[in-house]
Amino acid sequence: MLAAERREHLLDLLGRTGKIVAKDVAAELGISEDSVRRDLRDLATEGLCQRVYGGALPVSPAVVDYDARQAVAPDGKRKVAAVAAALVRPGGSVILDGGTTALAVARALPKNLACTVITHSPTIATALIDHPRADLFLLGGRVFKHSAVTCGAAAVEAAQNISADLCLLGVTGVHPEAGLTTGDVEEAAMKRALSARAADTYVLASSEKIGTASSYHVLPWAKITGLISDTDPHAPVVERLRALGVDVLIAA
Amino acid sequence: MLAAERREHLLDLLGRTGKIVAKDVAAELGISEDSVRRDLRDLATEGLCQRVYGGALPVSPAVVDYDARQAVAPDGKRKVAAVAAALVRPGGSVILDGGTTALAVARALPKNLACTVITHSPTIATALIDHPRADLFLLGGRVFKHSAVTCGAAAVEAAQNISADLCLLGVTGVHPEAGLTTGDVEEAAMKRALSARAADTYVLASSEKIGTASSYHVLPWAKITGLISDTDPHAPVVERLRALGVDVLIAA
DNA sequence: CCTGTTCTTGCACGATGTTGCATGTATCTT
DNA sequence: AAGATACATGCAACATCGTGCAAGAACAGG
Repeated sequence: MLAAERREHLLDLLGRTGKIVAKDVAAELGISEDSVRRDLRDLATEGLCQRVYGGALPVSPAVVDYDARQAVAPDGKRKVAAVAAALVRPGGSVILDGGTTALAVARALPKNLACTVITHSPTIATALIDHPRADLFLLGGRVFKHSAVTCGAAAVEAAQNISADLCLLGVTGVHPEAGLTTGDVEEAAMKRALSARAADTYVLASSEKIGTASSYHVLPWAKITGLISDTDPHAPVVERLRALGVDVLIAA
Repeated sequence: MLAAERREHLLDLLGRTGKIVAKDVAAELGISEDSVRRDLRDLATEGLCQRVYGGALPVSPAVVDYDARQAVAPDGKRKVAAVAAALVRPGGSVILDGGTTALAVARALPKNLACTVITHSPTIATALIDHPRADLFLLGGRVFKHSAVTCGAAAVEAAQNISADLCLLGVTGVHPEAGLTTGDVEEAAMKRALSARAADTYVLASSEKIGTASSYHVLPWAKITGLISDTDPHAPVVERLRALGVDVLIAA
């Protein structure tokens, strides 16, 4: 049995049964426990499993939970969020994407602002419950766990029935050639659907997103009204976007 | 069973049932009470539980900064929720209403249960994000602030496209003559729409709801499969409901 | 084809972690 | 106050871990 094959098997087993007992796997595959232990150690180093006495467990969901609940947004995100929140006019309507930056925007909205917020993120909806004058509309659909938003056919369909002045979109990558990108194909489609329902679309991109690209393309620059970021106002990427006619707002 | 796995189990149990009895867990898992005690001592040292004579309790809500766990449900609601959660079969589908009791049900669902949960409550959706095997479907619509659920025409329409084995409905009043009642007319309509999409409908009613009535009628007894409550099993109201053919489950 | 190098694997062994039991003590119940 | 229950501690038996080491496989270069 190939070493890579063995690791594959371990990850598969971990995914299916939720745990690995070194002794059992060694017996099952007819190899020494030492090899299994070595594999598990490597896997753990790569963050693919959590090593425990006697075997291994899946990466602790608590780690995932942690960033989702990270109460305080990093400084960059907060600055970006403040600028974005200021774009929401009293009486206006805004489509809010999911993600931590968008959540920061929701938190940055003045508590007594009378506006309409449309979102596909239950997290953001929950965060806005205590904004008494905000009209909240939630787009339903299948909930995608890893980003905590609704996606898929039902959600896209629901989006067809609404429209708004402004759409605030989070992405994971902003790259002059690759454009706006995100890590999931369904999410990318959902973002397109949201953006299409708003008069203006602004992209939220804290500095660490600038110049990077993920797997799935979201929108061409032509469909974007502006970009909000806390990156250097004279960065080459920024100048490039300005040349393309994108309204770049720098959060200081 | 791995030691780390055991600790996971303890934390899960603590989250779902609100308490741990060392003796019971030891018997259940087939290990010595000493091991359970040692685990609890360690968890307590890490601030993950509060050690008490005979077992452990969740850390006081003030210490926990996770917003989701902030409100520990009162005992009655938790008992009702535990019985309700047990009605959800692996592989089955359930429509979960909004409200604090339904939220308690969501928390009482075993973390690794593979099932489909349909809800119109963003709060409940958020609470179930970290149940890796639960398929989550969120019904969209206008969000009603005071109960934090989606209601109205769009939500009712969305409900028409789904169906499930079971519907767990929260109400604010259970009265032998007035029937099931709630405090908002839109919510009442939404509850009817939800109930109509499930094969069986059970009503969640912790004891303080029994015998009371609110302004808006939800459903006649005939449409209800059963009632789950922690009230006295021989209370006149209960006997009356049984006579009407309602399956009354008493949570002890 | 041969040789030296590198990598992998299984084994040995001392170190460390875990478990259940026994014992004496603390705490609860009646 | 007395009996019952739960607790912490020490201990012995056992399991698991990490490391060093040697044998063998894979491979590159001559």
